[in-house]
Amino acid sequence: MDVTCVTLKDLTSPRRPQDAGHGEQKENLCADRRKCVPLKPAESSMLLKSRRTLTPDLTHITPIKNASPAEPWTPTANLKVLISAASPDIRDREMRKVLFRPMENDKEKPGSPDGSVEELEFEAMDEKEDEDKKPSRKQKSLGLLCQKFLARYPDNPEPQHLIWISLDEVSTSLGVERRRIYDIVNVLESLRIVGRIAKNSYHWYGRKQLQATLQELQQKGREQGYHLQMEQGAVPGRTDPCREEEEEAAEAGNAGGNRKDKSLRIMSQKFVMLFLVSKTQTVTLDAAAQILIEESRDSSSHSKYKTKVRRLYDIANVLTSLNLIRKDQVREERGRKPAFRWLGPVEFSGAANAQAPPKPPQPAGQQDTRKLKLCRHSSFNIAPASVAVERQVSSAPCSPRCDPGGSNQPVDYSRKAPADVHLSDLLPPSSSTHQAVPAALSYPEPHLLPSTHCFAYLPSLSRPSLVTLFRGPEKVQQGQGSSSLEAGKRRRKESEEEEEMGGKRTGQPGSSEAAEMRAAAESSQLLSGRTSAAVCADGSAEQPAHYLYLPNTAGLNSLNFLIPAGQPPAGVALPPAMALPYVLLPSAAIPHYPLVASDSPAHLGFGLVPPSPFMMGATPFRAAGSSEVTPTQGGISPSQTGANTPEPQTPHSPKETSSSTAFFRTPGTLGNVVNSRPAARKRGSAQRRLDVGHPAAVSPGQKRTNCGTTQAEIKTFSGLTPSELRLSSDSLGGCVEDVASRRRCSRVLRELYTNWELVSGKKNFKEPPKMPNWGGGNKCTACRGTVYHAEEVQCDGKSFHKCCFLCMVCRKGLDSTTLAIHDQEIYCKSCYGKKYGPKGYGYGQGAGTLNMDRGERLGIKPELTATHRPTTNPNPSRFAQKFGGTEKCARCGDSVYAAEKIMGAGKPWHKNCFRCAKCGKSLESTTQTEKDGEIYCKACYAKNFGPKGFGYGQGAGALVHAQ
DNA sequence: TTTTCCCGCCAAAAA
DNA sequence: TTTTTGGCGGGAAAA
Repeated sequence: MDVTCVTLKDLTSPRRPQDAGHGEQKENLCADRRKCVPLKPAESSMLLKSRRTLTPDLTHITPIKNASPAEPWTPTANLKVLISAASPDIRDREMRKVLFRPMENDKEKPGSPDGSVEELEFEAMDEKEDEDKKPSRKQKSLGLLCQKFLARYPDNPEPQHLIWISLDEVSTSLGVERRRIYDIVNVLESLRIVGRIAKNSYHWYGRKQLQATLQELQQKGREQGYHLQMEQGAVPGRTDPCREEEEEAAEAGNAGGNRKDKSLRIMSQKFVMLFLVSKTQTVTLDAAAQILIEESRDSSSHSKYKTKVRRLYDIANVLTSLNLIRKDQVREERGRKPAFRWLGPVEFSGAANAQAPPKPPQPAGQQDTRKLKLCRHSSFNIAPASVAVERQVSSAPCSPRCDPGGSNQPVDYSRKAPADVHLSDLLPPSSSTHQAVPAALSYPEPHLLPSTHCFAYLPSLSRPSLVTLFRGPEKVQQGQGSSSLEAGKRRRKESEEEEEMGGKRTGQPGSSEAAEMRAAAESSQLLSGRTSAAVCADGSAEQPAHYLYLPNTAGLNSLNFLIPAGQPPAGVALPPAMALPYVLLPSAAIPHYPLVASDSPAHLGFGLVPPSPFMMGATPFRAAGSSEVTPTQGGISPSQTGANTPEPQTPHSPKETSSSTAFFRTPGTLGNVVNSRPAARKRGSAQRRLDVGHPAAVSPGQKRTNCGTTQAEIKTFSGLTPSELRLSSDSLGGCVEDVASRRRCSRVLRELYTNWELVSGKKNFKEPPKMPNWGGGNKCTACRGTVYHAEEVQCDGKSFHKCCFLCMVCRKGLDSTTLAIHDQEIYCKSCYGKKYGPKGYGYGQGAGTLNMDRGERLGIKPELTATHRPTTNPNPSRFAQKFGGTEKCARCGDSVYAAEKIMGAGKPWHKNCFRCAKCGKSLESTTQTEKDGEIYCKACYAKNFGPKGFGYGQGAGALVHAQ
């Protein structure tokens, strides 16, 4: 007989010991007394005290899976009784356990064997009590959880008020596993209600982009032919050869095990598409499963079908919470079929425009990009049989670009460029190229001015980094041949799309004329600004619209040129087959291997200065001929990047050394770079996200717009439109062979995006100076040493060495995403939150803590500090009421949501409203004092309400008294 | 019996 | 190597 040794700890601890062992992986935050995470003693006792009150957080309780049968009267049971006798609490619990279990297990046995009145009463009471405590499936459902999640945030947050979501915090506060949160955010992300910014971090965008997203999805759904499939219905096992081919392709894709092919995001978008293109706006799960999952319902794939249907239910739950769909049923000859009916908007003509806020959430380029990205995924290619084969291999890293030919079908460029196409095949061999292109023509006299460039710091990289983004002079291309024409068409199309999307937001319907006018204006502006800027000698070549220089300090192995292959008539006129959206070229390669137009061996060079004068970091970036070369730690000397020295830069770390060979190849190996088979490589989720189209990772301009800046500002800053900055880590990935390098590239680009936000003034980095002080001179605030530009991080008007830019508490390296400032001291968000953050809900760490100081740091006088502008969440749901939706801010009187709530003087406040009533200074829980329901800083309190007299006016004495 | 979907394992991806 | 992410399917509650 098995005898389980039960200790007192076992009985008092809510979690069984065997759970604790393997429970490390589990994130279950349930509060069930029979199975939950280990709690600290204090928490445990609190839980016991409060378990009668069913808080929302406690509703997600994991039930016991295998409830052990009622224990026999064993010595163990005897011991339990003895123990319980010692503790009323334990006794109570054990009593219930003993009494409840038989009742639960013997449901079929009516009545109790004893039948004593007291016991029956107790059982009835206990049953009721247990019903209260044991949540039903509904209470634990993903839909309910999603509603709780949604209730935390306003539907339409203010554009400049970015709401940061920490998955950790959410899962903790909602009391659920993180796994459940992933399901929710994945679906929300697919609709751009949230956007991922980093690991464990999302931004809340709310529904402001929902309309536009749905419109795009509708459009894409039609392009994919979903409406046709919806009309004809998904006939199980139909024998359409095309369909078979597609299924084979899908099978192949699934067999390949690429996660993205099965992503919940993708499926969610496709599911929504079906609703949007359906005439009845009702989609049965069966049809959806067959259309979307591309699995026929035969016996072999039945289990897969079941799995996919489960996923559809997951998605449907979230969509239901969003009030986008509702459960419905469709009657068919074989009976009822589960279905869902669309409740959201369907007609978007003009609606999106009308609804679009005057200050769009995203610049046009983003919309454009997202639009493309929505269709990027191969599995959207369902209807057209012509692309079925492509789809089969579409899990390869691909670019979110549309077919240059203007086809509506999404095109996987990584597939369009055959895997065995070498760049070396597309380009003349090095020697011949070099000979074919006269150096003088290849490298026209540069006239670029520093002021026309824009800079972005990459402060979190291991070395001082500065990325220069600038646009080369454009020149209207005339008669460049077919490839150029085609490319021009492509570019025009992009412009149109960009304009179109921009028009949606600005309320000005996009038109090709407008796009062309704008393009012309841009062009003329550029030409006027840099009239003589590097143009090819014969003037026949148009320059690429922009270049992105990634210095070696950014972690690459040379000055790296990112050249948009999608700028076809430009100087780098790549053959159409060369479909990588960006070609990454080590700078050292340029002098030796200038890219030549495919249709003409003419010197179409880059039309920009040779890389050598464009030193990143502390070295000059002026036009050639400058002798101002200041050797710095981070800069690259001309000799290093010299036009005649194509050797790759020495990597600066062993890790980089190990991977540097696979970094962007040196000229001789460029072909290999392209030859690397991206299809064989799986893409990371972060990389995917850059493609999927969520707002956070698309482009810098978008972020800026989220911060409330305007398109004009973006242009002013960068000289580039967001679409021109359409960069994708996958673009890089297509050129980079090893995973580490790809990740590095992704990081660089993300850094770039992040810094765009920084320089927008929304964070505390100052915009880099137009004329950097290359020779150094600033003093590091931390070590007082001279800071050279290449190693400088500017923060709050002060300079730091990159290596000195550390949290004052934990000494962790800081970057744009982790920085928090307090009284000229810099902290990571975590330490800042711990040290200064208000102790209210949602505080402690994270971006929220930054908000508290923003007004002062930006120089806003307290009196002028705008109080919190009410969020416009019309969500009247019970959940909103239950979870904070109806709490009113004591300052502004508007709803306070959980994510922005802070308690003071017994009232809820918006974080932004939590300010001294007298001086307007932002308060923290430790610095606020209250009087008559109002909150004051200690100084004002002492001044106004404190005792008068010696030692009291202000200062410590006053503080003590006030407290 | 079917529908619904919670739950958590575990592998991939990211850090 | 550790942590995060998320695909997946078992299996049980609910209909």
